[in-house]
Amino acid sequence: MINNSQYTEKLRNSGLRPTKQRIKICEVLFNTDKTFHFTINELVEKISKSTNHKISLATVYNTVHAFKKKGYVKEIPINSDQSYFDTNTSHHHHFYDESQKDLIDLDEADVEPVKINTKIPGKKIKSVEIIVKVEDDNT
Amino acid sequence: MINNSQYTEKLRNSGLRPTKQRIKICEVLFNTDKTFHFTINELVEKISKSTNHKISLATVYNTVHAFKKKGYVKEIPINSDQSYFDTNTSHHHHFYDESQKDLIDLDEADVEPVKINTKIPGKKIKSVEIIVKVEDDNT
DNA sequence: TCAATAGTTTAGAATGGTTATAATGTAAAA
DNA sequence: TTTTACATTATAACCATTCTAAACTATTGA
Ligand SMILES: [Mn+2]
Ligand SMILES: [Mn+2]
Ligand SMILES: [Zn+2]
Ligand SMILES: [Zn+2]
Repeated sequence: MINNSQYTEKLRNSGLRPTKQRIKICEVLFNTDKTFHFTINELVEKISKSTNHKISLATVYNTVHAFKKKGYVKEIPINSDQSYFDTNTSHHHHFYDESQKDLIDLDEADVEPVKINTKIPGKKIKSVEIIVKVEDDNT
Repeated sequence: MINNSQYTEKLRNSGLRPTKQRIKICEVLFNTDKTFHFTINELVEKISKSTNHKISLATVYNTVHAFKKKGYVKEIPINSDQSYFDTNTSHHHHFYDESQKDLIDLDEADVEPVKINTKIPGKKIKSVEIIVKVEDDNT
């Protein structure tokens, strides 16, 4: 829970101009206690519910990608028909329920750390992501 | 290395009609010693190089998805602009080089087994996939 | 044999998630 | 101010993927 002037500051500090559109998107993404997962379409839906001033779809894409680059949101690597993002930027992994198309955080304590015992010459590791796909248990 | 009549049999045994298109796709995917990773577009490219009879893009999609369902290919969960598939269907994880857009198999021996110490009520685990993103090491 | 029928497969056309780019806005320089 | 360079927005286009109608194939039974 934060007020608009703090988003203005946050944006300016990251080298992003604090435009009306970006502040609104900040509000929808960050003005909440809980973090959450979202698709671009779900975000557009949330925005249009909370304001009358329309923000174009492309601007939402631009902004989310800018925020991703700054580390304010993360993209979750599942192959769905659309991309999933996460306002929880701490290091954590995910369950993905393909029938519900639902992402669920996996507590860091509930996954043993992954150990990679090899490397590729000239490359360094940027991230390690685990996706645990689940399905209905009909036993 | 296998001949066409064996693909015919393989297809029939899986309940898929051994059409011209599917046999050709089998040849391109499986008539090789090494397994490999591919996108649909790369597969279409390979097909058109090895035959004059054109197979429509939609048919390639249909066939790859049918083969995926039968377990003859796997889909790799990276978020790229297009889906990646793998003719190596054994359990293994991947490096992904985002700059080269290149997938590299991670030997099973080089990753400690992942242990998930929690579960979702009514759901069972279908798969566990690790993607290790790498970038150029400029040190 | 060979229609008639039902189910399967193909592929052209449409969809829709995403991005390229032209128009617009903003701020620093002159 | 005016000029200039750069940043941002949002329309229009792209293209990966899927829908669906047409073509094909196997089965049935006369
Ligand atoms: Mn898919
Ligand atoms: Mn993306
Ligand atoms: Zn999460
Ligand atoms: Zn592989």
